[in-house]
Amino acid sequence: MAGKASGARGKRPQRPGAPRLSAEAQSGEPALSLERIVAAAVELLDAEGVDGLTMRKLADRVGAGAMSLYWHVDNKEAVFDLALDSVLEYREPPQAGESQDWRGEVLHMLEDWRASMLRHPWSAALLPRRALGPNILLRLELLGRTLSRAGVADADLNVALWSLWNHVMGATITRASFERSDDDLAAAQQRLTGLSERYPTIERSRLLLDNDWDGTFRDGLDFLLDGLAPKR
Amino acid sequence: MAGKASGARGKRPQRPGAPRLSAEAQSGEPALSLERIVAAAVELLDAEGVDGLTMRKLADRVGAGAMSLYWHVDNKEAVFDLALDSVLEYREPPQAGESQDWRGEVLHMLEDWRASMLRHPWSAALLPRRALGPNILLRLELLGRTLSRAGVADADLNVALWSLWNHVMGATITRASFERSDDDLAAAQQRLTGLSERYPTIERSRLLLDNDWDGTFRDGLDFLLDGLAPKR
DNA sequence: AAATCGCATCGTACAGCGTACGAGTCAATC
DNA sequence: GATTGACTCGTACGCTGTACGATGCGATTT
Repeated sequence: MAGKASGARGKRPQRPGAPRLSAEAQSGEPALSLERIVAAAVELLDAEGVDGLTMRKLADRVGAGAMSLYWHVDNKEAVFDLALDSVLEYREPPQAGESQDWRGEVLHMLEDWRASMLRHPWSAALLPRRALGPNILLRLELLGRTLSRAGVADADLNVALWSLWNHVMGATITRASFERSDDDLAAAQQRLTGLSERYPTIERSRLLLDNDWDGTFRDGLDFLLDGLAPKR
Repeated sequence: MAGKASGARGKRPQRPGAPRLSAEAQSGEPALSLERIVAAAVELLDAEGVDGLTMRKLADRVGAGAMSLYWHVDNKEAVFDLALDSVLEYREPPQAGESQDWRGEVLHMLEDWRASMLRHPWSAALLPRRALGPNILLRLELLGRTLSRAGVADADLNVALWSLWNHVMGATITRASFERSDDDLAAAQQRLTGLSERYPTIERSRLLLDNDWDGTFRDGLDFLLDGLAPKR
């Protein structure tokens, strides 16, 4: 039990007074911190994907030794948790909670949610294996409040929340899995057209090829809200 | 270019005539084969999860050396692909395609889909990162045919297919992410109740605690189909 | 009978991984 | 001046995926 607590770590304390400049670059980098680690992790994930994130590369990116990360972070899993949640930060628009247009509000929230995840495609792949961080919970909370104001009641609220969440998750994952490299995409298309006689309906609908993902998402959301609306 | 093709591998040929018994256990194991490898991979994933699958452990389980697997399989990623698709095999019920009850058919298909994935929780975590295998495509195809017979037209068919798919994927992933070990679950609950004043709506709805997942899935599906029905 | 060939198996080796451990530096405190 | 606690990091260990080449074996050809 030398220098670390159980759940969180050393967690650099608020600066006692001096800005803490060590022997290293005293004008460049603002010293190692949890925030910088998480930001670098997001960059690295954006650049190289889930498998591209290693503790050594992450340390390089913040100009530190690999083991220095472990003062600020429990382990690699925690890095994933933090990066994922940081990408899902949500800024509630100022007029929220007053408008009568609950449907418009829900739409905006979910579009923003989806856009945030598509901006970082690895987030879709990561989410199924991670716990729900505070930013995800906040988004669910605000969505729940809006639906509640719209008159959706107890059991229906539960179903509505999960259904909308499912729509966003499913759509994001689907979309992200189609954003592979061009090589993979070309190979996949060739593989599909080869089997087109076995899957004629899929072929005819061009479901997998030149899909309008944004439109499909919005239209599906409309159907869902249409089904939800009578219940309120 | 010694002994392997590019896409698929050596792929043991159809037995020339003799049952191929080598020096090893001549009565026990039916010799190494792609089928046995995939079956063992599913077992291992069921038992130890995604991170628990290593090529050495997999080889142990089929009683072979680690490198022997690579004759039958390109690499570890291919093992994941094969295991995932094998778990999603679908047996079409015999009377399919004749009933008038398209809604019942859709419900049955999607319940089965979800059940198959929940039986192997790792499949939900794996799916976002893997390509769509033939069994997934078959399920989509059959779903598309049913909707088509129900009168869902071009653009609507596309939206309907993806929306239903999204519902299954989202619900499965959500559900699977709540099936952690009891330790994790207890910790999560404590963490949540601690923050309950920040997320009152979520708290009140008991969204995350004792949810009736099966019911929520079915009810959400009903809402979705309610929204879809007028369009046919 | 002998040589050849293709399929299939596996031992060894290597680079890279997450991270345990303990030594080191430096500012603040006593 | 001595001590403490926050923080950094070099080294090392066990484990990973898999490249490479050696080996064995049944069938085919000579």
